[in-house]
Amino acid sequence: MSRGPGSGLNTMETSSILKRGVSEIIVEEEMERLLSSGRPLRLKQGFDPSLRDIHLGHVVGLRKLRQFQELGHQVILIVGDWTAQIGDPSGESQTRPMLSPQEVRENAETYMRQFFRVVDRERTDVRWQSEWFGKFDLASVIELTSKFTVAQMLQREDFQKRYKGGRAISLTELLYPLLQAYDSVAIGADVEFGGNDQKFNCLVGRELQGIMGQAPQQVFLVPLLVGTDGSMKMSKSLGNYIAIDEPPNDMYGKVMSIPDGLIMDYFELLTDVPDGELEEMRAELSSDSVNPMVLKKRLAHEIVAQFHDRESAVEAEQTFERVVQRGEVPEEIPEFPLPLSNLSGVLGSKHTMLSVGKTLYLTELPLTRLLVLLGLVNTRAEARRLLAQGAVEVDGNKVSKLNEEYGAPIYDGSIIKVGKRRFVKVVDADKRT
RNA sequence: GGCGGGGUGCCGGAGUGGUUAAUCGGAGCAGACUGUAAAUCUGCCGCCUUAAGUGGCUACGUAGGUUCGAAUCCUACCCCCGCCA
Repeated sequence: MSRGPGSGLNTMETSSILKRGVSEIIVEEEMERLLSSGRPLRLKQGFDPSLRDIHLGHVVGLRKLRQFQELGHQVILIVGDWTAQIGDPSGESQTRPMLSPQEVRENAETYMRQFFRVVDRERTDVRWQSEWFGKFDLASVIELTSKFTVAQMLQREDFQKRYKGGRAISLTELLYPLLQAYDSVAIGADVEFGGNDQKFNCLVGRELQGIMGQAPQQVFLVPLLVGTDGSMKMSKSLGNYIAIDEPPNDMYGKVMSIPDGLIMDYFELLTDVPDGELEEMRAELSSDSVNPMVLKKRLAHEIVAQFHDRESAVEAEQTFERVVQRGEVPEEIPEFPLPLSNLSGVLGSKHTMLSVGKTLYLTELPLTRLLVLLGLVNTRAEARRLLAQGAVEVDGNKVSKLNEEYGAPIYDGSIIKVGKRRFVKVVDADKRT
């Protein structure tokens, strides 16, 4: 099925790849010339094994790589085992802890496992920086650094900001762009891919290649995806990310939680829904002729299907409708075995427990303990708060006050719900054994 | 080497002797509302304990000290940052 470069290269297709979800191409004309040359291009993509999880923000670029692969081009994935020790200073800088070779290896493996869920392994070369930096000596470092000036490095926006703002820039951070640039030389990259924030580093690579007598690489930048909070770029440290490893239900739900204003961006950057349809959706949204929720559900569906499969997407959708929209209980609830006959032993015997018929009536004290025990809350203080807020239900009945205390009958098979999406089914451990 | 600034709860960031578990913003959680886990509104938001806003513990870089009482004053130490050399 795969086509070689040049063979039936569809210009429409190519132009769509070069347009949709692209932030900037440097230099565009050269890029087009390269593409039409028919030669398989060497596409560089690097990552630091200081991170493990790939989230949708990364996927934007990875999908591009995939598209190029389908045109017959080759991806060179660079494992930044040296740059990981420096830490990319993009954004706010943090000195990162040095990783042991063991950790680096583990992180890299985890990362690649996820990476190849999007990118075609067959058309990817994995190269480790240590292949070339392992041999670097001081003389090489000096030679490399001699090619650039501090003023050049300070052109980079975040360096400049920090410099002017009187905040620290470590020497090693200054080295980061140089190392990344050297990677391009080492592998003879034709094109480097990255998020918008990688522009500076990629350009340094372009420059260094020129200095070293190579053809300067093209730089292909994709937009930064805004995270679920709707304002900041998606990133792990901000906690506004959707990881591609997440279970279908979580993934679906997280997509549903993005602000409506992000729907079209996500469609454009993360799905294959054709441009024509996107236009229709935009029109519908702007004329208010569609409930954004409907489109968002489709988006969530598409995304779950992409990282799991259609079936999971359908299930996740049903779960969402059931649990969130209708406030019902999910089909599958984790069970927690409890010795009902000896509950007071488990929860602390000094507390009273009423017996109503054949069921046990738990009053507030043991109830908070129980919620902690079941892992539904972290502390009893939290449990107490949630009870007061009316967030706890047992078998569909809100736990309400009973004689100045919160209480609820609990028996084998009872379903305890906290908030909207925390559920546990209590089963009688005595019966099971 | 010299001078100066700073270390506060998940994050940002107030607070310079008591009414401060510690303003405020963000994040998070809950409730209401809603065609969405969007938006909006309200509330909660250290831990344990109690019938209870009851009692207690832990907390403002670390270790001591002054004081009836300290995140706030003193001493030493650790760490971070800038400027000048």
